[in-house]
Amino acid sequence: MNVFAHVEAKIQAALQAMKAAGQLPSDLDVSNIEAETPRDPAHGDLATNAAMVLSKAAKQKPREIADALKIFLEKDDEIARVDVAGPGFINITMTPVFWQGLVNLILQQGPSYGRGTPGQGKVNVEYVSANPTGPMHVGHCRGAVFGDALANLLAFAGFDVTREYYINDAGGQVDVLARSAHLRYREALGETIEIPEGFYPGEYLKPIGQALAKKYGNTFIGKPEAEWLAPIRNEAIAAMLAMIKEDLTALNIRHDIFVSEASLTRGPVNKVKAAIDALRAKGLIYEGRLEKPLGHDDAEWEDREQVLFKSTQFGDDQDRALQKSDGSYTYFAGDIAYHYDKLQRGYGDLINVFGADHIGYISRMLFAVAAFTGGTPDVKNWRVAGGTTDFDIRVVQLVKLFKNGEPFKMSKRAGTFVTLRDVVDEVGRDPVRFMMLYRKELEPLDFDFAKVTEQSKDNAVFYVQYAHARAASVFRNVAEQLPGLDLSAPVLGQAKLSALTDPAELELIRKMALFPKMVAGAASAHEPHRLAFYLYDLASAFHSLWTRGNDLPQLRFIQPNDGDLTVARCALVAATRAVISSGLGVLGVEAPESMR
RNA sequence: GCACCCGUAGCUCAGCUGGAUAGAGCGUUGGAUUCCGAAUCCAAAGGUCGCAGGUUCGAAUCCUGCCGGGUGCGCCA
Repeated sequence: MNVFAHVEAKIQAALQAMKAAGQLPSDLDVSNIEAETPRDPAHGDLATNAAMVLSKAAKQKPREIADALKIFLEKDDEIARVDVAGPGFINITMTPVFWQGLVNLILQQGPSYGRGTPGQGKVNVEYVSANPTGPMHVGHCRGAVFGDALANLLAFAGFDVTREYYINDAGGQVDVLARSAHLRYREALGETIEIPEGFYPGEYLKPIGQALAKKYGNTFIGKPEAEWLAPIRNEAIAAMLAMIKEDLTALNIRHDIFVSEASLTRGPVNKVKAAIDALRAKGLIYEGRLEKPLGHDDAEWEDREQVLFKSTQFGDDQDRALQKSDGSYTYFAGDIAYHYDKLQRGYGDLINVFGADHIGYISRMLFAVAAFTGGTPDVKNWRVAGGTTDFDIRVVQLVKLFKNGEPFKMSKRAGTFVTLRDVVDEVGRDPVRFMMLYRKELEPLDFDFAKVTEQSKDNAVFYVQYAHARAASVFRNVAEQLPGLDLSAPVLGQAKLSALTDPAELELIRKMALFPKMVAGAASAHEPHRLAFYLYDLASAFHSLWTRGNDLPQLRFIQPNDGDLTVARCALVAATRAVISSGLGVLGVEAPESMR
């Protein structure tokens, strides 16, 4: 149950009663009222803005509506008190019985608590999409974790999620990869090789070279490039992709679908051509010349007639080229076709996770998608809405590496960059995942190797995991101190929850009540970081309650002389544990039984 | 030059899609352990939400214009 939706329903019922009584116009639109937590807990458990929102349309003063609404709400058994405050806020205090009952509900629902009802729609999340030219480096890490957590979150919220990876295997980069692999192949066959400028120098290509040597012998030695480029490219891309998948596995990330850029122009239909034709039918394609771009080398600019996408029609500063001078398609043309293909697969939402280096590319992508869906591109929020499919581009900012507060330089020369694998091996999967999410994705992130493994509250991952481990330890201690006490699920389900009366206990329950609303909000905003912050907050409420037991022994969870009270408190601990565990699960972070 | 992002406590950042007296961690100061994990907790000090207008019952949040910092600009991918 979502407490907020539950109370909103009560408010709606009260408003209907007011309409029936003639206190409000019968045709008044009451759909956009909301229940939320007041900033100051002293104001009550929930507050609604109903009176202020309706005031104008109802042509009544907010406080008059509030006072009338109060009378109806007070009749509800679950509501203890209703106060009208300020400009017309209605503060609602629920009965202790209501909050205590929530513990039971969380225990009943277990891992399902907070989960959205299925059938919210089909969503496609495209993330990572790193070029298959080498292992993943640390820069890819954040987008990978973000995309994966977002996909988890949407699935938890009730969407049918497809996780997708777009393989950029068509451009010049993969040719460079093939040539680099060819050098390593010659090296494996005994030649001494210097890797020239402009090739991929990384050591990771050596095993590829050896595998090629083993498979092809000297078939490709001394032959023109045209003979070996394609086969070696295919082998190298497959090997790179396998390597990337392994890297992703180290972060517990998997994709449902891999779509190859090169495949778009192969096969029975040329999908790029089809997409361009579809745009042409809409009058958005023409042959023309482009202005020379500002801020670029004049010498390389070649003025010529070319195939252009009329993105200026949507507000772009220039139209965009779709074909290169050699006749092949631009990256943008391929991407248009790829999105055209995704749109035809019938998703309600399309989400792309981009790195910060692609910010300049966003608007034209929005325009292309808008051209197909008929929606309105929103260049400020990077969305297209109102068409057949909604489209949202999320951008993850750069990660700056630190070690004990000192910037950690990575050298791109000689291919010795910091790989994703290095980072995961050094600090572990959980800290990487949690810390990448413990920041709004559009905010640059400082990642300190030393700090994320520190065992203190300075380190958010540890703090949250510790709360879960502490909760688990309560149950171990009960087994020791009260060996006969049964804490099985049916017993916890029958717990006398009326014993949970301490303000800190009720505060913890209220925090847990927030979980379903938080999940729904984070999912619809496509912002998994909210969940990370929520879990920190929940952990804090639990640690706080725990320490109160240090000061006041009667508040400890385990009461050796009172089995009923112990069972009730353990029910609360079990509920906390369940919420933390399922929240961490969505983030893809483990919920440990103990911290070692 | 143009576009986009960011600007909230000394530092690092939240702020739930417009709500009440703007929050957290670190740091500073003071306090709590014979006791379920003190690996933690409690409290205090600390703010013209970059600046100036506008929209309305109500703005850190939306609009406009400035200021400061960052990133991007291609027939690359």
